[in-house]
Amino acid sequence: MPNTRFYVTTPIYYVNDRPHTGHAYTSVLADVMAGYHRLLGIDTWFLTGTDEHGQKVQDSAAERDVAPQALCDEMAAHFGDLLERLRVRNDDFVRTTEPRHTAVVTQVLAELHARGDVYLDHYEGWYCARCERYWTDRDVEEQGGGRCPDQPELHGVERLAEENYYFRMSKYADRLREAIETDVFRVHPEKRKNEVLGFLKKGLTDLCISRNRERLSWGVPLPFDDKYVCYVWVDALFNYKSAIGYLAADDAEHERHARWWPADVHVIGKDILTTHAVYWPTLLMAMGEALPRMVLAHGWLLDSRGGKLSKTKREGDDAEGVLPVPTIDGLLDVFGADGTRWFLATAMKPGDDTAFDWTIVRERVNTDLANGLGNTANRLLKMAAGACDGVFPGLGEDDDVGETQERVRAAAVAAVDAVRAFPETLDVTAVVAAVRSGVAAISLFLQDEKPWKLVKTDDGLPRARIVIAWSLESLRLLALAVHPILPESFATLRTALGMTGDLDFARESQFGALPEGARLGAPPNLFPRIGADAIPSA
RNA sequence: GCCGGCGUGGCUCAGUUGGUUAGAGCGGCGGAUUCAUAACCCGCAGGUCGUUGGUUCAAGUCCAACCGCCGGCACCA
Repeated sequence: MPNTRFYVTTPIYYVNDRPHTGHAYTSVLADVMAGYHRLLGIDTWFLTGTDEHGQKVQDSAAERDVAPQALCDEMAAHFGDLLERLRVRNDDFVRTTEPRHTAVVTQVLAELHARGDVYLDHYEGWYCARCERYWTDRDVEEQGGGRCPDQPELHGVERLAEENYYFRMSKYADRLREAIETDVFRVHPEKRKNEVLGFLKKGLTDLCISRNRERLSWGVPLPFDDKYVCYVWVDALFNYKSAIGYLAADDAEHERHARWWPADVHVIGKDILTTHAVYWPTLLMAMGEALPRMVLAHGWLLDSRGGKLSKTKREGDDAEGVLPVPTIDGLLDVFGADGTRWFLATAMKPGDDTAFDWTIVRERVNTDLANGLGNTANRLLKMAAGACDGVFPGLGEDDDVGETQERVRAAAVAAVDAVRAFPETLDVTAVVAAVRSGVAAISLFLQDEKPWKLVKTDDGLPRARIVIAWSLESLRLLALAVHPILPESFATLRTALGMTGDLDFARESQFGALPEGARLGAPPNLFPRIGADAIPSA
């Protein structure tokens, strides 16, 4: 079934923390997915935003003696800035403190309550206010008592006995298991799917969805009991629907929701798998809503020693002999938006963790972009300027097509074919691999034909022009294939390669689409080589 | 403890349903070349494919056990 539209989301980022490379990774991954769909002419909606309620936000605001909303405004702006600097093209940016969102959460809660899927129950146990959750007696005892099992050094727990509202999540366990097993609701990669199924096999409990307002006021009040606010995750998850007009009274909004829901892909980090693969779908079932088609749980970027980039450790920390971890600001400063995006987009196959440091990023950017794409563009356009007066000479007669020449064409076609397959595969790696082979094919072709020598004789000149033309055409398709990853460089390169007017993939992806006589641009230096001295520290 | 995954040349990894001399990229070394961003091109790395046993005419490629690492879950303290 061909996709007629594509709705992709990132998690909404929690404003308690400043944006770091992990956020950038998720955002770029989703952006690249959105970009490939747009390139193919598929209507695309890409949503991201910020998660602004909850205990940590309330506490941080209190510590800094500012209003929670002020803190949210400040932090949301940081995330917005990051997206801009990364050239991420999200279609919307939702904030959970916006009325359009809180109104939806309120309605959802009322509806769940009215349907009998929310009930009041008594609970007594150890509560960690910072983590906003209860722990079992055993968990707490394991820590020696009194401390939070998750962050014993930082958080204390308190004994609480209170009434709370619960969502009848257990009721939907069987349906959820079936949806996952049959891939009606895909959990990707397979490893994560198995984890969720294993989790479900042990039986689901109900989910506590209320927090006592005396402790936590920064949240959406329960419409049926204002002594409580909504558990932050239940609040947060509904952003995926509130932002596209869910439950809106307005007709146009209503239609917008019908158009985009269900989401095609929720891109998430593996740390929030349970919320997205269990809480979210069961909540949707309770509301009688369709499930998203896929949750894609990616891995983490790790520091050079294999440690996780954590919020408490702060990236960039070079203590204890760990190589400095590049900060997102640092990456952008040194490699620019495109270089940073290239690294992030090719850093790992979604699913696995990947260690990285400055050297790894530098090598990848230099090899693929400076030595590869950039150098090829530069040398070809320089040749074209000399041998063809800066005008595309046309592909010439087809009767003299040698092996390397045909390979150049085939490699470029393979790259745009990988792009066409993207909606099915969602495989950025495959596109990148095809582009790398394409660049290599051009290099071999040039080496084989040596147009710089042919050009020196009148007899050789026509052949040189054909070699240059085929290479340029190939490069043009390769550029098209990486457009969603390298938006800035693509624009420059496309113009330099002679294409004008609005981008039209169907036309431009044809080998030979560039008309003879098209005006070529000056040789660009798209990706300057990054020297070792350009990276911070030693 | 249970479930799942992984362990291939310095690094990162490919290796179809088991079958000729186990591959690629990066780094390193040597060569060629100069159209290009010290780039590109060519050649080199002799790795017992974690260990030990099996199945088979034939096993990184299947089975078992073990070792190590990683996820998830559980339990004890």
